[in-house]
Amino acid sequence: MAGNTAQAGTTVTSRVLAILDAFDPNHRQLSLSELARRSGLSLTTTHRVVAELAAWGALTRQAGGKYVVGRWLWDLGLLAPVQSGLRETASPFLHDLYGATLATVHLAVRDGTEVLYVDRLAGHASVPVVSQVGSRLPMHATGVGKVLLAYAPEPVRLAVLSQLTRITAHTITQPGLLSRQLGRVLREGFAQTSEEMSLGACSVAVPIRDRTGAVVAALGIVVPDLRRDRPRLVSALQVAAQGIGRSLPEAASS
Amino acid sequence: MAGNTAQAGTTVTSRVLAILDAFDPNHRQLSLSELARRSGLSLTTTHRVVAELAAWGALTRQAGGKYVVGRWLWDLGLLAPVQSGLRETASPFLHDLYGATLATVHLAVRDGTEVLYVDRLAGHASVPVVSQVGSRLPMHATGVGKVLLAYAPEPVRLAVLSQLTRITAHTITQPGLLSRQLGRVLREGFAQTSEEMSLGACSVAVPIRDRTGAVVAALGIVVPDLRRDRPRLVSALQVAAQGIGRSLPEAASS
DNA sequence: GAGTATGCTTCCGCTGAGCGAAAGGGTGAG
DNA sequence: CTCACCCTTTCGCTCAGCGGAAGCATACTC
Repeated sequence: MAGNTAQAGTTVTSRVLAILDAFDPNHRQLSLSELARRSGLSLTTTHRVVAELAAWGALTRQAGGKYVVGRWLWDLGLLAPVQSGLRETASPFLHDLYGATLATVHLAVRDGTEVLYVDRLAGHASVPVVSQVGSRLPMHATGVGKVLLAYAPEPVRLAVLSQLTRITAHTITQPGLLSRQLGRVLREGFAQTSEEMSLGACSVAVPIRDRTGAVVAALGIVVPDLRRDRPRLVSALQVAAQGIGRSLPEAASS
Repeated sequence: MAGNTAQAGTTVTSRVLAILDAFDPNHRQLSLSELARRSGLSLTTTHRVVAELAAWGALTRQAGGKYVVGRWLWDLGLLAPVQSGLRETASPFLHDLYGATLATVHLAVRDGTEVLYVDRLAGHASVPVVSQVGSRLPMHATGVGKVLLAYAPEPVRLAVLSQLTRITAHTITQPGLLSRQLGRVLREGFAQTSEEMSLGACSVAVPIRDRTGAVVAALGIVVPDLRRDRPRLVSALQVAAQGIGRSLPEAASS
């Protein structure tokens, strides 16, 4: 999941973390022995630690005997300042935007060389998309990603440009082409994609700037088709982005 | 925060958890010595453990030297099945509801003798309210709380009725009166409050039932004034609640 | 400037929390 | 019945963890 220094390590703390690290979006519930295997610890050790975690509420044992991340950790996670200031501030604007367009609305930040989706709104009328809150996607195939990439520091941009993996037939994999697009993003103030991440989905996105003018996040919208009313969407996005930027608290801790 | 067995304990795991437990909504960032104090551990121990947690990304050290819950724990928390099925399913309906009313929309479940807010939508037009995602509020003073209380098991209801703390001048503190209201909730299928939690805010709420008919959550809406269009709101809520109930996955793990 | 307070980091020898092998128990398949 | 799998408990050895103490750094006072 994270940087996980892999090796079971010798400290108890690392064992505890290794056990928790065994959970990921594809493994939300694990049996004791699965936990032991995935964390690289002996069954005995796993058993002892897990029992204690469960007693504390960090893990919960389900009916079938499998363990899942418990409510205590859920609470704890919500305390993380992962853009909580940004999310709180942006929330009403996102809803306004959703109300006006009924499309899927995304709020994202850059996390290394990927896009981290901080919030997402989707109604019934919206195009189905892959992103979820907390998920990370490649930058070069998403609207918000292109915006964040265009404003990212040089090294990041180079790193991403050298790793343009294909996702759909429309994904841009030529560094030169993408680079030119990023230039246009900077000039025009918005980015767009057409079925580059998933077929049948296009997106537009704009940057969100704090009071110092620095780009701190991106605001995007996903629709089935762009040709019809891109200007309208871009305007709506820009208004919302301005509003969010203006309401942003002074110094947001990363 | 949680059941926290308080005593610093003798196992390393408990020390790790004690340190993490030092964080709560009112203490989102703590210095090393604050962590030591709040967890009841020696500064040395705290230092060692915290360093390791930070290395793993479970905690993050901010500019000022204070520690906050890190992104790793945020990710982990999102994996908790805390109504994640419910939340996912309900999300589009909540947005539909928000779009139709532009009021604050709440999705809540019962957590012991309190209401746990699982999701919340609020736009600009909405009344400011105290609730946040993840926050817990007393049951007797909120719309969703009254619904959940009305359908709660006998012991829970009795426990709550014996502890009716006053919050505003309009909070209901007489067990008999509340009890009669709960009866009406069962008969009429919705609950309401008038400035019982915060002045200037009224709410209506309805139960969400799974396919077996069991009440698994409550859906509520907060508005400045009820008199005008309560019937309309109740209808909208009921439609959404029905929809959510029908779309609910088979067996949601608590 | 010295003096004091507060917070963070490093060092080091003692010791008990943690370790895993092994054995025991429960369940379900063949 | 055996076999396979998973979970739980026991028990002696030992090394990870412990905290006192001392070393730094910053900041505020007199």
